[in-house]
Amino acid sequence: MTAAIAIAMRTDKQEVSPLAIFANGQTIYSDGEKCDWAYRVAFGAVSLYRVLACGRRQIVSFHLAGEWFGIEQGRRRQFTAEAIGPTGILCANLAADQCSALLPAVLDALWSAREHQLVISRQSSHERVAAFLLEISERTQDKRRFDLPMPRADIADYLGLTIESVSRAITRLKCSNAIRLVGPRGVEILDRDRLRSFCD
Amino acid sequence: MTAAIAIAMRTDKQEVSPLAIFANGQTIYSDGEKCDWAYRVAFGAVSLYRVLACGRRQIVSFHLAGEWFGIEQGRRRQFTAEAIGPTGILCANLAADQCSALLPAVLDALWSAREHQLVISRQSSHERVAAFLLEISERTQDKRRFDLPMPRADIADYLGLTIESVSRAITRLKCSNAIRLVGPRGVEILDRDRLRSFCD
DNA sequence: CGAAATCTTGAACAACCTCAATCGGCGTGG
DNA sequence: CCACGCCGATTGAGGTTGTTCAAGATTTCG
Repeated sequence: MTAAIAIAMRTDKQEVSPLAIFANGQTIYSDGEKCDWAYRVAFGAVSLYRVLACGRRQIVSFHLAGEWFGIEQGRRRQFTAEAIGPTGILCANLAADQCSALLPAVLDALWSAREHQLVISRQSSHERVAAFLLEISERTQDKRRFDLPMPRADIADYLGLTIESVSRAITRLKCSNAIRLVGPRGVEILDRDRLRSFCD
Repeated sequence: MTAAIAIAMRTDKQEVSPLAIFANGQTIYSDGEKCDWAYRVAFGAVSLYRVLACGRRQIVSFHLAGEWFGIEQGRRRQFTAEAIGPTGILCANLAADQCSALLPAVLDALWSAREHQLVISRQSSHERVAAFLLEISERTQDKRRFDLPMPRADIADYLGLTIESVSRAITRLKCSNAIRLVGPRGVEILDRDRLRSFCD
């Protein structure tokens, strides 16, 4: 957490502090820090990741507008949280008595984590990318036409692939007319069923 | 859930019912069922899995003695839970007011799920198997010498590998003198540091 | 407009999977 | 008691998929 933001948050003792704004690539919290706060994305996106001993980075989850992250009561941070593009974050104090509000968010996170396990352990590169596009689609406003908040490198580190494999898979989905690209970030789903059929 | 067990559980309206015993391979609950209960392993082991459209089975977690599973309040079961070997299960009613007790268990599950994500997305077969042995070791009584409750097929479906790859990795760990096998199920960790060094 | 970053594409290689045979323990029955 | 069959685990050979390394294309931004 950068100093400026930490001060901004500490000035507000309410349950939910005002918006804290992070620039692209800025760290919200780091692996190993104490867990004092839970967070919610107001706008933009956040990635949770760890850099492994071998130097590779694994992103375990993305969090889009409206979604909670960083609920890890009574522990040290398991991962680093980083803003993807300009991102607004709402902060909530991690008091024990709020568990009734936090439990659903944690159950959601567990649900997502396990669905993601299915994707990254057994699926081919095309299946992973197709599943990823559908996943993002379901979590954004316009489910047909949306912009990926993150670069290919982040998608690759999330899906356990290389940038090249992600690119090739996207190209193939494009050539099959399941999707259309609007620049590198814009995605339009032309045939959701066909896209789904790529998910095995 | 088999009829016999369901009756045994329904007769007890307490928070924790007496032990229900399951045979090897018996289903505790199935994908899609209502979530009325949370469970705790008394003895034996449990796997949570789903069979994908392509016919492959993915195990998302193992649960050993003392561990909670099946906390999925207000949803349908995301996975099927199955006993590995003779297994005793304690059942708890999933009342909303117990969230203070359940939250830590869910946070644990989320923690484990994400650590597992790191293993299955980026690691080689040897790294996965080494990490798996260390993980099981940390969760059993005798951390140096223990028996794997599950067959190779389950390990493979958990690590996103084939039986053959698991077998080859184990053979390699054995030949490097990091571990010793006592029959196919028994494992003795001879050199924990070396085993850890395989985890990259 | 130009430079840097991001994305795409290509070719050779390595890792894992598939298919297949073999080994080993264990229970049954001759 | 031993032979047989079964099931799980191991080992081997060849094919597929994704990675690596490298070059080129596109986008972004000062």
